[in-house]
Amino acid sequence: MNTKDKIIDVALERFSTYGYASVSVRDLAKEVGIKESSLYNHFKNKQDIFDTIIERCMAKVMKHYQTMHLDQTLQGDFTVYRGISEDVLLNIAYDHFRFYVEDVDMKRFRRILIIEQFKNETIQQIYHTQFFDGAIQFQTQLFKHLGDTGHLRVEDPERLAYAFYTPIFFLMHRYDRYNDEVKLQLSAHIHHFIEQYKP
Amino acid sequence: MNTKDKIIDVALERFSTYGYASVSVRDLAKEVGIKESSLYNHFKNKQDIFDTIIERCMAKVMKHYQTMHLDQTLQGDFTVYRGISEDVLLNIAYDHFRFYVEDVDMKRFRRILIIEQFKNETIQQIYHTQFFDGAIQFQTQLFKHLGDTGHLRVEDPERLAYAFYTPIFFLMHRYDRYNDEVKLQLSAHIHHFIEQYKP
DNA sequence: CTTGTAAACTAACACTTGTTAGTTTGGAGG
DNA sequence: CCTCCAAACTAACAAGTGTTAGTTTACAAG
Repeated sequence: MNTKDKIIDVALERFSTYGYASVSVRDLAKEVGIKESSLYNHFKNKQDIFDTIIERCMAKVMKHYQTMHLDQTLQGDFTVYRGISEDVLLNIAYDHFRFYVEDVDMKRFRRILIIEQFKNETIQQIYHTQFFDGAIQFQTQLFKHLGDTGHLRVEDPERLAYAFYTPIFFLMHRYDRYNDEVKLQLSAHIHHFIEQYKP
Repeated sequence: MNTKDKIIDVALERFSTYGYASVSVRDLAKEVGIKESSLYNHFKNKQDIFDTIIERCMAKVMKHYQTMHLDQTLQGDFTVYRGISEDVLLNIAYDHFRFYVEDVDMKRFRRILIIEQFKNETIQQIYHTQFFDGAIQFQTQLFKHLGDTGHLRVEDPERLAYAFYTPIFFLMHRYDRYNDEVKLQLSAHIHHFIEQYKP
């Protein structure tokens, strides 16, 4: 790992616990093992470090959605979910969880969004698009599709989006690590969900 | 409002946007209209201001729960909810919402918990007790009771707690203000919930 | 071997931070 | 009117902040 990447790594870790403003460039430099002035060979200023973190993390998020066969606008290609079953929904939830909770960079990125959302309008917008409006919009489309194809009993797709997604959102905030307790709760949630809404 | 209360008020507002560390005692003093050294006539140090905020807000929370006929340990006296109906559940949700989202102090208190949770173990515990473990525990008890009395079809009370509470939790984070959109979403959620679980 | 350059370094700057010591003020109670 | 005292003030401190200028180092390309 080169110095620039190391700086990003250390900054991501620090910012995600103490917040951008509370971490000094000297803290970062010390942790990396260089003098603070050397940081400025790699970044224009402190803000540039932060911006680069956000940029890289967003790129990682987009890549993840592509891997899950969803394009950036969260408009899904739902043919992937043909033959939906409890296992398939469970895997969707597991994937989401592992990515945002288990992956150490994404966990830290999420924390930064949470900490900085109130003082930084750009961050607030990213956070809301990722975990509120965008997520619900996507899930609504998904359940509309699953209703049309007869896989689930769907009267109001947005209500199903809430019923399916909000417990996952809750668990994501409740648990820091993807452990057995989470697995159990996720499984229980999805089993219950399927029981409620199967045709 | 005396000077001490004014300091608390200003600090609550600032801390809830920028975080404890990013707000200087000079900022606070300037906003109150005194010199920074005068703050130390009212508080031992900066940390003392923060601690007093937490203490007062927690007192307000406890008082609220008492008003809602729930004691501090979140063990409910559920006889209040005799004759449960959609309106009653809706009112529970409205009350919760109005208190934590509409009340300006509580909204700010919540934000402080969110911002400071990762660097402050005490805050983390308060946050989790208030909005995760404690809340689910309480709701589970509630639905167990509503199942026993035949008001709802309850197989697994904890699942109902999740189904009822997590959308409320989600909406609380999604919306800053208690507006018509929230009212609509809350009503829709609870109507759907009742339809799903009525006997 | 020489040269060029990226990336480390030292040193310093102007400014902000939390906090303390000592002083002045203004109003209440005797 | 005098005394007392809470609560304001001025002034200063030591430490920490982001950033810049100028210098040295190490190594690859010619």
